[in-house]
Amino acid sequence: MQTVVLHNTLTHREEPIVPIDAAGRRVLFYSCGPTVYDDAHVGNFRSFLNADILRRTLELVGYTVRHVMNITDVGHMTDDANADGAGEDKMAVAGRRLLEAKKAGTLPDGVSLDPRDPLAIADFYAARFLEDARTLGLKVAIDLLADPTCMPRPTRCIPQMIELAKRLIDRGHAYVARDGVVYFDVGSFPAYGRLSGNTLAALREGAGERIQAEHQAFKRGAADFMLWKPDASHLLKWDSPWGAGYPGWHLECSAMAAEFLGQEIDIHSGGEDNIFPHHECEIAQSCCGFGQATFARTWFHTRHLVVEGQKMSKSKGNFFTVRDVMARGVTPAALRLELVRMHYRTNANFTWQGLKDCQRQIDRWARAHAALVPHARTCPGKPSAPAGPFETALGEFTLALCDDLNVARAVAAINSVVASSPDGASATHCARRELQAIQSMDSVLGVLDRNTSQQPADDRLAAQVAELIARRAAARAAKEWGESDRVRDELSALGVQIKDGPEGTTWTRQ
RNA sequence: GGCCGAGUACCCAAGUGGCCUAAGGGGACGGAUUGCAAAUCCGUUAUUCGUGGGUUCAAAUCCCACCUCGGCCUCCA
Repeated sequence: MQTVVLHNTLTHREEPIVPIDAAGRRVLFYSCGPTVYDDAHVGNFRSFLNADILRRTLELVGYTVRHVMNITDVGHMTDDANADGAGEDKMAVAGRRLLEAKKAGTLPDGVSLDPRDPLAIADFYAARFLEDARTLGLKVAIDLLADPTCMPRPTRCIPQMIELAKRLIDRGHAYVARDGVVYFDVGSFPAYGRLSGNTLAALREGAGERIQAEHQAFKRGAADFMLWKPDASHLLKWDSPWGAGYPGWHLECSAMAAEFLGQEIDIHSGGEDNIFPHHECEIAQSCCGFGQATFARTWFHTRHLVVEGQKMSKSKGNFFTVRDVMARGVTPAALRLELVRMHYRTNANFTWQGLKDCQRQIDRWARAHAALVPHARTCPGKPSAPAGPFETALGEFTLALCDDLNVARAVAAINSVVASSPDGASATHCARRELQAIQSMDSVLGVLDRNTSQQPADDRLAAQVAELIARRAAARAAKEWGESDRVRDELSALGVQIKDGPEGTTWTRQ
């Protein structure tokens, strides 16, 4: 099996993936997924899709990947930055937003939900997330249809979280403070800070930022973080040995990774903002709770996306959801490629021009693929034929991905042969193997099957365009070029672009 | 203040000591095609890799200094 080399945030080095699995075939992979209090935006999806590319690359070289991605439906406060659970539950905020939308009549048709029910809100956005995820080819979301365990939700794993918190108390790594809150005792875990570089000393020196005096009163250490907060007034609450309340926001991933993958896993992914504090705290919880030196062997982090050169964030409001982009007629394939084509450890720039670039490349691959299909059917096989251009490209493609997911190089490998073998009809190689090769490459990129715009059909526009095209065809037949061009301008004014092909005129929305 | 990246043509971007007078894509330009376009196809488009030093027979690639930009450390992937 080809070795996949990946940059490990924990060691700051590129390292080969060596599975825990004794047979070396199965890879355990946990990804931090979305928090479903709103629609996911393109930046969220860059992180999820990079995890997907990694998973598909592992599968390309022959691994079986058990991939789990959580859908967080509880436990995040608007102000839980301070690690003490202050602020307001995001689900409550989402509920207010939905309530306003309901009053204003801007909720999508057919949606009926109680905006005061946090679980209903979470379900609402989770369903929309899964729709987007499947549109973009996130394999774990497709797996979910057959395997209900691969995208767990914290609200369904509260007992496991309580269990882990108990273990941490029993083992002397957590304590119940005078305010009744269960805290993790960071001082009890010397390796804290190894992932992020935020050692306890560094955190203390960083005075003023996240460590604020008013939150420190009951904690042993400044960096101690919450595991369970008793709060009977909270919107979502569960019984626990420490009173009715809710879990700390790091606890879910430790508990669910252990539940669905194991106490030690091969790869753990997330966006770079997860490195600290979230993943640092996960390591502390899992290692201390289960008594082992390692939680995830490899940490895989995707850097943030910027939009047209500007940092995007929810608070700034300059972000696009997947649905926003789709509404502009962009194909899922183009969006998928645009989000993964730049190396995951650089700050990628999302642009409309970039989407166009991607679309042209994908269209060319699709034409090459389509040209190969009939040949592969009729071709007798030629098993002894030398490797054709796509087979050769597949080698370079795989090599590039195995080298720390070098998607740009992998894409170049395809491009460099697409031009040189336009019809795939060469007599010297086997069209069937060529087809398999291009499909193998697409098994990672995942674009050929989703190269169709999701834009809702507009029947009125379609009828209008059909009529104009017919008028133009008549004018052209009569060689009335002035009239023909006028009609084309009219179509253009409608935002419609036409293409004259051998089978007649086709059109697309601009 | 701590941590981490990046600066390669008009734009995106690969390349980490010789195969580099620098891959691939987009754009632009020229050609084919077209009634003219669009789409498609073919061709052209960096002797040069942020700046200044150094190491070496040999550097975009290694070392030093400097400049610039970005990200994380708070919500957020």
